[in-house]
Amino acid sequence: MNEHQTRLEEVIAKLRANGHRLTPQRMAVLKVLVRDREHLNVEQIYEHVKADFPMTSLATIYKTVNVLKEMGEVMELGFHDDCARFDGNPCPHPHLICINCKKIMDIDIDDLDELPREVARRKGYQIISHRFEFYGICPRCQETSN
Amino acid sequence: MNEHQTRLEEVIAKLRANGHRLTPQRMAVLKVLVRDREHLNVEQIYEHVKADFPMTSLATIYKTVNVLKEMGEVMELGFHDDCARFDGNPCPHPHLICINCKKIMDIDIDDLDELPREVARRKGYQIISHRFEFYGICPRCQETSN
DNA sequence: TTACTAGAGGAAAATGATTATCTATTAGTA
DNA sequence: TACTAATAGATAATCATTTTCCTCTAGTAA
Repeated sequence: MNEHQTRLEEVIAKLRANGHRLTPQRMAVLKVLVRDREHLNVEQIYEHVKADFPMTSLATIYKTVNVLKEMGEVMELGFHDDCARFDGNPCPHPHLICINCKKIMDIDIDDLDELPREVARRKGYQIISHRFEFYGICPRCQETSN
Repeated sequence: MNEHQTRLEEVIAKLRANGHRLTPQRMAVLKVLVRDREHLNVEQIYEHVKADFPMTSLATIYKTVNVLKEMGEVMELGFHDDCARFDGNPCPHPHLICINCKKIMDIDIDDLDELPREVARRKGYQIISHRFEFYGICPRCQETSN
């Protein structure tokens, strides 16, 4: 799971450059979000961090995640029926979400990149970001419900 | 602003068919959401309803909106940095959102309807719904910031 | 290595949106 | 016109998230 080791180091460097510190708790958050690229909520990140640092407070996770968000190194995905999930890849990209087990995965769809530009042109908006999500039932959950 | 008068009447009929009642407060909520198709949050709906019925409680708006949501006649759009907005058109459709003035408008994009089916085929998911949103700055807000 | 200091952590209180509760009221029906 | 279950209104409760306040420590410089 060392896929995004390089970006992990970049984020750490940027953290320091912005006058922030690299604490063990922060390192643990970065590992699970930026390096392992899991799409977790704060409670789930908290569980991961507590495995290594049992004294950790939930507030610390919230603070860390907000620092990363403000630096633009992490993206927040808010939902109506659930708490927010965080993505270590801050560039907008489509997601596929199982409404049963709540798993979130990235998907590649080629034609989509052109869309924001077209909307900007047609509507006169200055497009900053976008959000493409598909909600459904993943293969595993389809099986277990039968 | 009588664009969606027919659907307003359909929703009222369905409300009654489901054993619900049509109260003046509910009628006011339906008018602003289903007939006028504004994309409002609960507080904004509350203000509209209070104009006609000053005694209305915020809790009533929440309850009404939840009844409509459970009946599938209204769609909820949750955001990370703001409270939920409601859309009187429950069929998934793309939105264009100004991050400055928070205005939400519907947009037409032809090619998008095929996408959920393609994702379903490629990933083995049973796609139930989707969400396409573009975030940017509307022409009016671009002017005022200069 | 040590000392310094601003940033960070921990615990708990505060906040704010949303939901639940509990009567009094009323829409729809007989 | 009366009946009754659904609804309104007021308020308390809930839950995710933020803030506060004080102690601790990462990073730096002597």
